[in-house]
Amino acid sequence: MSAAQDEEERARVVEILAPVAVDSTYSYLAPAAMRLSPGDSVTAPLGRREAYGVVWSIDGDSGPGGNLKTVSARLDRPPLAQKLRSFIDWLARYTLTPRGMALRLATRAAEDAGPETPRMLYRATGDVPERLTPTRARVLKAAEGGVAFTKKALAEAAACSLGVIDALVDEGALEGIAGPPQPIAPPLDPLFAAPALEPAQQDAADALKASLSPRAFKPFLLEGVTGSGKTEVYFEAIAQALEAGGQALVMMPEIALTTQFLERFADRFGEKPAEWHSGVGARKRARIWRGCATGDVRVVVGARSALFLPFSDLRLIVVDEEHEGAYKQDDGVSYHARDMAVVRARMEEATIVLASATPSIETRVNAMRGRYGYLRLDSRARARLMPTLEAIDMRKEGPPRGRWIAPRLALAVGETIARGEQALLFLNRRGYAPLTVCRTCGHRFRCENCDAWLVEHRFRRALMCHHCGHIERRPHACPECGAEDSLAACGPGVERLAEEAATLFPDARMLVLSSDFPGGADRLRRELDEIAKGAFDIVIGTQLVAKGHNFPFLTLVGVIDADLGLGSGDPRAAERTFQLLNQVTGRAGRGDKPGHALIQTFHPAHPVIAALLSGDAEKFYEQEIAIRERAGLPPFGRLAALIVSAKDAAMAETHARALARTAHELPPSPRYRVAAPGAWPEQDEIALLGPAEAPIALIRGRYRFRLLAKGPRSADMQAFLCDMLAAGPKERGGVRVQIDVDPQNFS
DNA sequence: AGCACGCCGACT
DNA sequence: GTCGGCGTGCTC
Repeated sequence: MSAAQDEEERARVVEILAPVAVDSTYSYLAPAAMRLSPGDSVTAPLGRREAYGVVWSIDGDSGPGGNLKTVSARLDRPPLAQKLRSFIDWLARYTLTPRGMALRLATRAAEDAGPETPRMLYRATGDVPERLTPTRARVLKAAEGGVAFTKKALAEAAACSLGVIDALVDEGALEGIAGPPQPIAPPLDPLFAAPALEPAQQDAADALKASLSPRAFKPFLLEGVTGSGKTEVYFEAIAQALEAGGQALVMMPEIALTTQFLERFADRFGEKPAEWHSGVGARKRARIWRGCATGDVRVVVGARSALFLPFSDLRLIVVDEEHEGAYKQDDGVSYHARDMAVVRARMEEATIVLASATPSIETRVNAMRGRYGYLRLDSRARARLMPTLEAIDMRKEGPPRGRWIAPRLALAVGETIARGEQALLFLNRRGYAPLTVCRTCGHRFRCENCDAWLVEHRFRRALMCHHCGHIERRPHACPECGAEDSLAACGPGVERLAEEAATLFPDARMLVLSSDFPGGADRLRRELDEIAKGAFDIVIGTQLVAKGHNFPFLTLVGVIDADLGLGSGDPRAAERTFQLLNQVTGRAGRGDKPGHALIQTFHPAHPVIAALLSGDAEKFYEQEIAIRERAGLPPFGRLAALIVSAKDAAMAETHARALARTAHELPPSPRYRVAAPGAWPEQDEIALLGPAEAPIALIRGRYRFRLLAKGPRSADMQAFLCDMLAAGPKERGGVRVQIDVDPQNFS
């Protein structure tokens, strides 16, 4: 046997990472002839099955030594680039996730992405089936002329189901032929319709374009009020990335909002970008995945998971609405997609743009401190006016008892609809009333699972828990004292508000929008279109109405309870309220019609409300940053978070309860105190937040750590916590701990 | 994540 | 007597 043959036949040891919940790679033998390189996809025996895996390195030295299994096959997939593999390793370390699970985020679409199967086209053979029904005749008529159609096109042309086509194929009247490969993504033209920008937009666009030419990691905050034209600005950056031959990724917090965006994109670049979210089918995802790796797909618009696509030359990432909480993933691998996008941009040496009208505090601090480039669009584009904001002091001019719309707001609504314009009444509370009490004995209806108040939904005649989804029937008599007709609804929800508005404006066309809107997403979309056409005079809604949609007839926004949410004990309460109210009031006024917002509040002097009213975001951020600085909250101090991962809500609840016991059973120590349940902790206190933050309990102190436990092992956890608080972070069987790592500090 | 093993409750 | 629930543990 020659040396060359020997070399060919010798097996090499390769380290393979499988997309399963394992942190380490496994060693396998691979024939040298297989010529595996890092990044290649393979199948290999794992346990009792054949598993997908990715070659992580060659000639590794870990593993049990000897007795290695052999790689079964090398798969026809573009290799995972080193940059993506490093990102996966980094993310796994940062999120304390097994690397296999992090890999899975990137390869789920690829696992079932076999070689491209050509799209089948069908044409008539000339044979006539034995039973020629009218439907069949229509199909054959549509298919005549020898041209081949897709199954779907034929079915549409003949107005029949796909089954009819199948039957005709079976009987030989139609034949299937392999069609030409479909282009994965139509080419985009960076010069298709370059718009004329306002000077401020042009400056921002120029800054982004300049950052894209020498390839380097550059983060930006693009801050601009609603309507200031942020999208047009980053479109120019995308155009630049395209011209440079690279790729761009645009991340969106919610897929529901992308329809309008895709159209705007097509208006600018001639074609739509590739779309990536859970609603896209497996086949299409597989093609986009491959297209990203080959470079055929140039721009992807997607949800969180798009961050893990195997781009071959990623030059630009845009995170739109960067402050949105939807970027946080809490089940499975938990990560903040905005932060991870910054890390990926760093690894890809790409430009990243975080865009928002109301940036998160941490992003704004990063921009103010010069870590991020800071691009601001201070006014609305094309002379659209900012809405005027006014407070209605509910202590002085509130409505009578049992009513929620103040006289001045009612007057304004009346005038608005009389002019043929739209009014929006905003109340961030679903249902009819947030609390039901018995007037006889004072009994309050609480959820049996989570102790929260049950919200009355009069439309459904039910009491619902908004935390866990528990539903019960609304009884006639008090379950405590048995009194009949003694139950009273306390406080307003959107349903109750609608009832009041209907008595005030009996002739107005009215629509109530909340996330439990009956009829599903399709009906919701249709109703939103109707609103945009002016089919309603008054819209009553929860935060659903705050986002994304254009309401051209809307000129008045009434905020029913601006204080709602400010007293929740959530450390982000002020920030979230400011962002939400800013967005909602920003809906008012389109084109030449000025907008007005009336804000009902009991605390017009509250810093958040005052900053909102003055339109001075600067002031708000200064205040909030100062508060955080004093309290040592992020991004200045460190937040220690104890996070229990759980399969479902019930398990999370069990864990949270075990944690609550544990925290309250901790021995007294000068190092810490236990905070009141549900309250935000003082320095060195341990806190367990309520179900709103479940399954997360928070511990504040010197360390940020996450506890990943498999079951509610209270004793273990207690021992662990004691150790932790006494001695600092460490590893302990099944439970891993890590000192805080700031993703921006990554090195 | 899969997939098996293993130990307790209600059925053919 | 088995079927089957999901808790626990392992995968080169």
